[in-house]
Amino acid sequence: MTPERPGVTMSEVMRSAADSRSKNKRQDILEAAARQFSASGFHGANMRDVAADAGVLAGSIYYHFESKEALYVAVHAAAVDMMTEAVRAAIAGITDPWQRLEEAAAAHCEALNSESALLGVISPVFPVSGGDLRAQLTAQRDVYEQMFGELIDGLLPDEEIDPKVLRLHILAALNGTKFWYKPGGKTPSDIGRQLIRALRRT
Amino acid sequence: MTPERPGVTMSEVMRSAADSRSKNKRQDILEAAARQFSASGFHGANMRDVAADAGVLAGSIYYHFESKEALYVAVHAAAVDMMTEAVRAAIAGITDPWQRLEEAAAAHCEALNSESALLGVISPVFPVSGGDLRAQLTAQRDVYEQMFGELIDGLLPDEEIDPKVLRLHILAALNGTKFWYKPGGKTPSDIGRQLIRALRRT
Amino acid sequence: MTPERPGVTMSEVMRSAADSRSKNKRQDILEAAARQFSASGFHGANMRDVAADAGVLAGSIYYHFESKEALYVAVHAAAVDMMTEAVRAAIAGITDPWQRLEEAAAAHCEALNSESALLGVISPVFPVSGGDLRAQLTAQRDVYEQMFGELIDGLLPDEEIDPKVLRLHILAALNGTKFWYKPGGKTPSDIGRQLIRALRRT
Amino acid sequence: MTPERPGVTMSEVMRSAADSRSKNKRQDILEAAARQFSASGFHGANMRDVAADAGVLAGSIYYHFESKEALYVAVHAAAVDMMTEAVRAAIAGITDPWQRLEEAAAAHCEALNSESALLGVISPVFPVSGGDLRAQLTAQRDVYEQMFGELIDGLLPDEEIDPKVLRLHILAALNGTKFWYKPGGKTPSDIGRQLIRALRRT
DNA sequence: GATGAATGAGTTTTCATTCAT
DNA sequence: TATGAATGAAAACTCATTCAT
Repeated sequence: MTPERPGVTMSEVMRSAADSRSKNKRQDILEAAARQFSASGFHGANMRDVAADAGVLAGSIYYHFESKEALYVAVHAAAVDMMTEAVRAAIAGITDPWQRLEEAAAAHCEALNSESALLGVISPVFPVSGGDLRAQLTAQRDVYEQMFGELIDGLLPDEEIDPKVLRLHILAALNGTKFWYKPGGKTPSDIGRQLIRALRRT
Repeated sequence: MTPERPGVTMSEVMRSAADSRSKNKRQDILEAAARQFSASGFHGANMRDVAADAGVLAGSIYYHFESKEALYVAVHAAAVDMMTEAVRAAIAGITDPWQRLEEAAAAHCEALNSESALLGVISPVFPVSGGDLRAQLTAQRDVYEQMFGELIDGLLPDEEIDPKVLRLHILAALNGTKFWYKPGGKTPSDIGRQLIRALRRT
Repeated sequence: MTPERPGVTMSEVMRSAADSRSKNKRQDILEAAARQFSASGFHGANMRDVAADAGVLAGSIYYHFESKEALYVAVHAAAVDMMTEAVRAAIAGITDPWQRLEEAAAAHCEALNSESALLGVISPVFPVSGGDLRAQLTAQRDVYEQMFGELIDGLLPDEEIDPKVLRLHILAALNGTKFWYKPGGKTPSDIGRQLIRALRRT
Repeated sequence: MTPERPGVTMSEVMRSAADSRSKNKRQDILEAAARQFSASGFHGANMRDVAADAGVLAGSIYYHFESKEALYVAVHAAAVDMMTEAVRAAIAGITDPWQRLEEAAAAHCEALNSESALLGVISPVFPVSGGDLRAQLTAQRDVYEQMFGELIDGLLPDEEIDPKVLRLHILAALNGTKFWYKPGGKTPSDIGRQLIRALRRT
């Protein structure tokens, strides 16, 4: 898009970082962790597999991240940041409220099921029941969920439906796609849009 | 046995004992496992905690269940059975299609967030990424999800929305309540109903 | 001494527990740990060596003791108890204050350098600088050091010497034998007695 | 340079700078190592903490010292040298044998518990059970302990007490102060003197 | 001289599982 | 049926050390 770097899409930048043994091992570890956590959850993933996936030894991870929990938090933070950016970009310039929500849902689903494992980590709903970790993750998500809240709040003014409940339903539904979406049929975007269209009133 | 309370058998008395530690250890283990799996997921839960929760020693579980996976499958099966029964009962006698769906959603949410830990296990969508376990659980759920599918299929005949996608969205949203519902505000039933009402066309 | 168990000395009982693969693995672990901690200190010892020494696998230790620290505390507690008993027995029936102190010192040195590794653990002065562990060990020793204090308090009534300081000096000197005593020359008893005789006034 | 403080070189000014981070990194590392070893023992201390304490990175230590053991030996050697010098200075010019011993004990205690962490390392009697390290440390101490031996040898000519045993008792007692001395009460000097006065015959 | 990153062997600890009693 | 002890593989994490820059 920018004339300085013609022809280089976002996804290409990501892929080249994941595939090649990049110079930046921290990033490699972050992405490998995203893949593992996303596939197996916090408890199911293990540091050796993350290390192998990142092309380092298990011990090396601890130079960059204090602990498994800290690694998860870092991955999650990066994912939330990227998601926030993706949704923000998707709704920029659109004014119709329902259309904005639909674009946001499409972007969310697209990002969640994209090749970048980083983003997928948002979905496996929550790794632990109590404790520090959960609190940290919740805090990270708050900004993102807030943004979705604003998209929804004005949509159903005079109805009996609580916008907060609806927001949580929508996000849960969109996150659920991570567990059943398979490439080949509808695109993630379409799937996300369908939910909003099913809800759309006007 | 005692003439004072005819018709009450010894074992019934024992089962309802104050300490609630029933004679049926298998059931105790099943419920304890449901609590632990539901709270921490398959990998996060461990057999010692399940055992402690059930009031037995870890080794004793293996008399009743072959393995941790088998225990999970058993819990899951019991939960799906109870859910199926709950939903079936909730929609019995109701004819209006949207009303049937609303009652089903209410029943699902109610059961999912009820005190009976057994049911909560349905939600953490899938404990492991691949392997036998996943296949078994999927099979168990199929009947249940089929039932939901039938409730939805006829609702949106002439629209651009794929009923299968909608079904998955609805179930994901309802299951998501497990992660955010807190007693005190709206009831689980209400929360479930809100989703359907937001979707309702007629 | 007791007619019920003629000819069985304390040390024989101890040795037979250490040598043979006794039924009581907990005791085996305790004694193996004492040997390792006593030889290498808390940080220098490792659980695998303790396990090997005890004839179990490393993981098995954790059935009996919660952690390395807990194991150390247990060893230390047992050692303090035995020391207390040994000194108490040594001074029983003796009335001359200096003689009581001399017997106590002899018993302390003897126990410290005896074959029972359990006792030797008392000496390596303190394994960690701060934290819980140190506090627990200090508490365990207090009773024992109190007993020594009582033996010393009345000895130097009208002099410029602080009995508390003297007690700490004496215990440090006696504990120091663990680092230089070698079998073959003077007995541990003798070495302990020499310190008290050098101090003795009357 | 500045006319106000003639004779003060630039490097001296820098060494005494407020942040006390001297130009001489080797010395910084030595002192940091003394602090860590003294507080946690050889095994309990780790190179990263030493490095952090010295204001360098862990890898940098290895420019100055070959290994952790070499670092310990260097610290120990420096400490023994300073101790030897301190005691030698304390007894210079004094002729009464008991007084000489008392001054030596006072100097030893004072140095051991002084702010200069370097000296404290002498006390934790021996960091490892066997091996090269122990032999090197023993050799370093020999000179120092010899000096103490000479102070004691002539004191108790006609008694039943072995001067060598007494020397070891005295040194152990004095070293023990490292573990219980707390600023605020008696000075280290006083504490050291009390031991000798308790032993003094004439 | 010094550093930042990485290593790899080693540490403590966990945990599903087994099995004699 | 149930237990208590033990197992052994694997987990998370540590740490002295190396080395290109």
